[in-house]
Amino acid sequence: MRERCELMVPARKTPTIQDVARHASVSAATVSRVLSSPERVTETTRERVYAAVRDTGYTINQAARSLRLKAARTILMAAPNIGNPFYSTIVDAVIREAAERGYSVLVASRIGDDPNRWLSDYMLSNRADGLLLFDGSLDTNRLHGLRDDGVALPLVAAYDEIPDAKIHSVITDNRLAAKRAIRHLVDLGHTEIGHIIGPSRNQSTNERFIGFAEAMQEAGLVVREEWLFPGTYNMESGTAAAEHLLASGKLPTAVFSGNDEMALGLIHRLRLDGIDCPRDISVIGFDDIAVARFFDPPLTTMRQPREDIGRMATSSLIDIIEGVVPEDEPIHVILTSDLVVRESTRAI
Amino acid sequence: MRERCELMVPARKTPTIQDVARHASVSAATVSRVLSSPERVTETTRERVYAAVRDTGYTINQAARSLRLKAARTILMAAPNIGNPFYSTIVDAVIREAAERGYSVLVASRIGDDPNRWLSDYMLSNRADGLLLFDGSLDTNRLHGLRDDGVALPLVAAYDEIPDAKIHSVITDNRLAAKRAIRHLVDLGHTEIGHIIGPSRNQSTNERFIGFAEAMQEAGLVVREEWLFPGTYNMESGTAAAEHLLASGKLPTAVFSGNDEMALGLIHRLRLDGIDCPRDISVIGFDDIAVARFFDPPLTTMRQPREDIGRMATSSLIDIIEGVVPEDEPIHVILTSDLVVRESTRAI
DNA sequence: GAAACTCCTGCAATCGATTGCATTGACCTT
DNA sequence: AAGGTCAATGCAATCGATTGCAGGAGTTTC
Repeated sequence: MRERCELMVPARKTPTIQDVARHASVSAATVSRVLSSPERVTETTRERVYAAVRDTGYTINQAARSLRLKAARTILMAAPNIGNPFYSTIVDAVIREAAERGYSVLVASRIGDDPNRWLSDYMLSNRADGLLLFDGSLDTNRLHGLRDDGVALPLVAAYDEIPDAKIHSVITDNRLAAKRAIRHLVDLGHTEIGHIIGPSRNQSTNERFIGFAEAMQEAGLVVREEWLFPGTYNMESGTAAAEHLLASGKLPTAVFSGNDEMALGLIHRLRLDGIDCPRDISVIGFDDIAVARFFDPPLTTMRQPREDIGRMATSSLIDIIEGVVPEDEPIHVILTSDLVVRESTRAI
Repeated sequence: MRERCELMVPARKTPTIQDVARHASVSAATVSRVLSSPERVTETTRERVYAAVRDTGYTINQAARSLRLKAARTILMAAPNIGNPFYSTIVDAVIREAAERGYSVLVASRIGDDPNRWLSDYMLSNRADGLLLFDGSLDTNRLHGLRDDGVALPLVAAYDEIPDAKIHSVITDNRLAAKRAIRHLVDLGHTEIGHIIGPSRNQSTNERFIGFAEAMQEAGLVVREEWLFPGTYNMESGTAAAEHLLASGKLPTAVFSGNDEMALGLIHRLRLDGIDCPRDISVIGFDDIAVARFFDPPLTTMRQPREDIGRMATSSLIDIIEGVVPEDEPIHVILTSDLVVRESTRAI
């Protein structure tokens, strides 16, 4: 069987639907029908075609299929920095959910670097049927540009909000979660609270900051300028904040960090100077990354349902692509974060 | 300008090369030439075409292009579990390198679950021009199947070796690195050394184990069965190993962990029972993940050049795809790991 | 026994970009 | 001025899969 096949196709090239048709002595149309709606074809023909597919080792040519159907069955996931481990779980969830619905996933990173060309020119050339955007820093105008120039490209903003009610979004309750975090500290008796702020172009960062400020006000506490530190969501930002704190002399009794990485960096650096968490200072993080519960001390944090974000954003996007959901009635999912109390926070 | 355009194309659909041609009063062939080799076209025509492209908002249809050129300018990155943060840096490097050379990146995960269909049927249907495989657990036969059935698909095995000299690979010196790690412990005076082993289907795991065993023998030390623990490269495996150790009563003075995550889990769990690292036990990891140097204690580990792996594997794959490198002369890159001494290991 | 019906299959057009070959016309040479 | 050269452009086929339409075989109905 194998040998015969090889003799008949001496010049090796990937077999096409025509080759299968010839093999099974039917037309290409019939092969196509067997593959997409088997019930429309007689059983005997069907079996013959299946056998021919096996013999030739046929696999469909997606380019041709996409061209004909005007659909690539592919989504594009775009994030500012895929290198951040925070996205690991999300990427995994997105891929799994997409695969379940028959979609492939293209991944793009660092949109920010060259914001002019990235998305519109290179990526959106019928390679992807929809866009999953984890970057709130893109301005609304550009996105509207995307939607107006050609056909509107299905778009879901995930994790990081885009301040435009017309864009579908799947996010978490950043502001509320931040308030919850501060209230936890206040409940423990803390009154002197600092905050490490994430990159300011992210909407989520700003929401967390607003939540922090609101909760402080509600508790009748003052936000002290010298206890606010800018960061970029990595551990080095945490150590930098620690060094500023140490240099300034006067320490707060608690710090709310915009994410877990910065919290870990902070705790680590302070300990080098003998400031122990939680003995001398309480620290609460945000996200609940995998290592948080294994750290010393195990980190108190606001858990983000990352897997749910990835899964829901993907399924929403595919719903929109497939027209299950009306494009003009924006989906707005807001997932809740949970307070996970561990040992990095303690009553004063 | 904009208005005229809208009036002329009332039924909004993505413009094709034909539309651009009509706009510029040239043929589609000329537009194509302007876009791919501008120097072959008169300046005046060229400008007219560029203007038409701008006016219509034309973007190339990649499906049509792929079909015609039999090249998707896309590579597929496949890993057993993209969810592992270990891949973050790698994914980032792969995407960046690919983008630099004009390629997009499709990402697939969990090949292991359904090893029969995943790769060959769904993915390799002319969607990707090459495969970047981070999974040594696939059996050689299947991969050869991929190469024999149709046209050989360019393939590079990365990080995790595939035991087949004919397959291109970009890996690290796992065995040597493991020996280096053990020698570090031996140099510190340790003689009672345990090992947490990664998932056994990974070739890298086995190499590390062999390195461990060889180094032990060379140092005249015995490998004790009860100090070998199976793991799956996550922190829970580390805590499980710790619990086994605690239950057994007799502790080794040092442990070599197959990766950093398991090392962190081990250290964390042992400390709960009052066994302190490095006071009571030394632990060395493998990889040097981002959190390693911020942990308490900062983790001694064998640093893997993850970014280099991603970058080199990608550039090699694209070289092969583009025929820069002969397919039949396998590339075998072996990158070296470095010992990073921190504080989790100490002289006995 | 013929009309009406169903079911299966093939024909051929179509999706949009690329490229070998043919054509045009400008310019140069003698 | 006629013939030759060469660069610029257009024509039309091509890549492979899908699908509306139509034809043909077989079945039902009156």
